[in-house]
Amino acid sequence: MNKDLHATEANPNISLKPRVRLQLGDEVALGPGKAELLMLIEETGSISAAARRMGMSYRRAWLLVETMNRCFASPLVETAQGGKGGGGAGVSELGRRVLVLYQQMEANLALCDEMAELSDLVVRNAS
Amino acid sequence: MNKDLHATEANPNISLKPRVRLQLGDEVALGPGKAELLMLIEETGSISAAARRMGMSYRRAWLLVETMNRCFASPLVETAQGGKGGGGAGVSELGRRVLVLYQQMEANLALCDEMAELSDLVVRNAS
DNA sequence: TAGCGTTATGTCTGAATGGATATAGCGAAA
DNA sequence: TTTCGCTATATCCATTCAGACATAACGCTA
Repeated sequence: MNKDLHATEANPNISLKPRVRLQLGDEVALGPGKAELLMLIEETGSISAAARRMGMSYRRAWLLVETMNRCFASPLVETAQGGKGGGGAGVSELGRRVLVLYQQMEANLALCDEMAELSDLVVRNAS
Repeated sequence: MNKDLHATEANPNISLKPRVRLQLGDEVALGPGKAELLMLIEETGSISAAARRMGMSYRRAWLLVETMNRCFASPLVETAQGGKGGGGAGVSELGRRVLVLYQQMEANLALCDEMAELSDLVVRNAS
């Protein structure tokens, strides 16, 4: 029924992946989902289009944006309502910088020595 | 009522902290909670004692252990039921190694250049 | 053999979460 | 001035998740 297999079935096609979340107090300032949303907002110029791409409700996307904006010194996403196309959204200078830093952290983590060793210690996989 | 303040209140005492989760397929093989539990199991020699220390139900702790064990090549936690003190649990050689690797990743991440810059970009804090 | 504390596991229920839906407000462009 | 699509936000509901509770099994010890 569900074609996504998981670790319990000893699927040889899955590998160990590190995920980073930036925690600020009791909320997540940035994580994998918010980062992807940020990328798609930059790409599409709209929160709702980005949400559609991710198969996510507009409400949820908007809440994620709201959290991100609240956590940083100034908004990562700038929005406009009304006007051409009904309005839209874009990623601020700060937003682009934050996204780059996050992606660098993710990339570095994925390539670090510890991950290499951990990948060998995990349930048998093909790699 | 709740003495834990959060980011929305611009509390100057909170700082940005990176959290790492190791994702294997659709489950989390290891994260901050499981790592702490692992430490406490090693320290106390029992799942239930570790759970009590973390203010967590035994059931939940046991489920976390079960997931960890299932994700790795061999169990990180070895258990015995019955016997002196009713039984107990300990961390395997593999478990100790995995824990060390995880803690190194966490430490490296917390000290990396990107985190330093991101901490400056976050909502105004005292540090 | 009875007792003890732990592991192991199922069931139930309240809370948190996310989705669906509805609606208001906005401002450029036609 | 009407239209359009998007932002902004509230309400309701289904699903998921975690905690509470219950209970069985186990094997050393007294």
